[in-house]
Amino acid sequence: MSSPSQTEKSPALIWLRDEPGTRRPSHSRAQIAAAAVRIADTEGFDAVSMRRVAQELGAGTMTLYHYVRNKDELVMLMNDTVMGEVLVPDGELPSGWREAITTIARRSRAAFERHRWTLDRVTDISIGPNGIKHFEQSLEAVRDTGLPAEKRLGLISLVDEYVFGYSLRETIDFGGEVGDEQWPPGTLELFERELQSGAYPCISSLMSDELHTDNVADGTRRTMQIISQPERFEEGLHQLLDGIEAGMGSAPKSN
Amino acid sequence: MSSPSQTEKSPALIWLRDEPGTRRPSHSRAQIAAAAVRIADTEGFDAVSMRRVAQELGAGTMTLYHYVRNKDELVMLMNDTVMGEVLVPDGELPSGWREAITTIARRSRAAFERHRWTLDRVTDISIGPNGIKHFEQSLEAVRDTGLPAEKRLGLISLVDEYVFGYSLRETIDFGGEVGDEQWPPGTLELFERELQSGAYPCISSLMSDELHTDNVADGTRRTMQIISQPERFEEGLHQLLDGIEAGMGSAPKSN
DNA sequence: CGTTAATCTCGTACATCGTACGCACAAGAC
DNA sequence: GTCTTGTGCGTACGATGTACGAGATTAACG
Repeated sequence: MSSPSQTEKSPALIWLRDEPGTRRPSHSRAQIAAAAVRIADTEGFDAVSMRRVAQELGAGTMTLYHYVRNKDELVMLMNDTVMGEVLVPDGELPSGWREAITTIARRSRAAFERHRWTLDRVTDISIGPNGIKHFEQSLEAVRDTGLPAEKRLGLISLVDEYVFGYSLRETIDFGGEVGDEQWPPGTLELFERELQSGAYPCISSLMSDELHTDNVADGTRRTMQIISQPERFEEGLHQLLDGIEAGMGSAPKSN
Repeated sequence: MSSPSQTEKSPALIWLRDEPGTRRPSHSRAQIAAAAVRIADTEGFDAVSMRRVAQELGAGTMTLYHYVRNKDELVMLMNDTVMGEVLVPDGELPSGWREAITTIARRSRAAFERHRWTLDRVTDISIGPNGIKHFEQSLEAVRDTGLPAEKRLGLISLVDEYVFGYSLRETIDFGGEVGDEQWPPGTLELFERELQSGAYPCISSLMSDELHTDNVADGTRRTMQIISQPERFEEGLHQLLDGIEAGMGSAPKSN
């Protein structure tokens, strides 16, 4: 009677199951997710263990498993919570497609910046309710482009990919006045040693001729600073959208 | 005499230390890295444990710690190995900057595709010898653009970010004929349920009006397929480079 | 050759993690 | 009251990263 993978009773995906509520549950999914997000924000993603989250909630460890099947589902809750912050509030989505897409891209980047841990476990991402709403908003943003469905989907995916990639690199940020704050200690020395071998003419010329420094460490730092300049996000997005727009005017290729 | 963080003896960064070799080491960093990469490729990144790698080498677990300080260093070796595959062989870098950058981008994407696990632990990325060579090649690619240093660095970073973002999304690929092979099981049902609420006019209209399907599952699958079309990589790269090129012709803004 | 000291190997042990199992309690239905 | 079952959680187990230190091997030197 009961198949090993029962498809009707108690679905595998958490969003398809009701959260506990018939009796009088002490916690809600939202509370649990919020607690986990709080820990990840302040102590890093690795600090998010079932024990730590339970402790944060003042509950026993195994209690969590009444709300969540396993840790992956907890992470799903966390990710969807962040996705909720990406959503543009009702009525605030600009009408022009460029402005609309830009607004969404900025919000995405801001959310990733607030919760850098999102990009830690990026491979096993799932789509939850807020993810679907995000998709809806993205489609809304490009509705009036006049492009066929495939082109519109390609457009929003392309921008998503850029924002993702940019945010990811930003996470590995060497920003500000750091030396090797984010990089593993010794990275500067590695550069120094390698460059002295003379095998890197372009890097060497960049540093000595253009950045005007004979100190490799300073040159490396300066290079990292340039790459990490936050205004590069807007510039890159602008260039990307320019390229997209240029391709829109031309007749759609017929194959 | 010995400061707690000794800077001269035994540097913290693995690339600054000689690998064992004075006596007669049974293994080399290259061998160890190759073994770990092999495991990650075939069994997934999570299967790469110190015990498993040691077993693959026919060595005791703790033997690895003679070649590597901790697992992070092992992962550094793995990542730099992949970076080695990204490097364009001598003399094969095209002369035009667009072609050169495109070549590098394609190789990067191909390497990420061969070793999807690279994107799993993307946050704690470090730069090794091959990473520096990659940087050199990127600079070489844009050498003759005539752009100032900052613009050139921005250019190669921008393309890197796109490739990274694209590859990342590709990892979460729903490609081919899958239903919910990559997505957590039940994702299709979630879409189905959510869309029936009528709260997603753009998604609904996309599926019924443009993809001509009243079956939500089919529409979702079709949408995923469109997004996952591999030729989107080249298209997106092309559009991005178009946007960059358009910005190059104009006089550099003076502020 | 034998002695020595550094290099290389690795077994044991421990803290920490995710979570299977199953009992205890208590809320609602009757 | 009694029964059912939703809810809470203690215990226990296997897996992981790695600290510690003891053994084995080799090169160098007398």
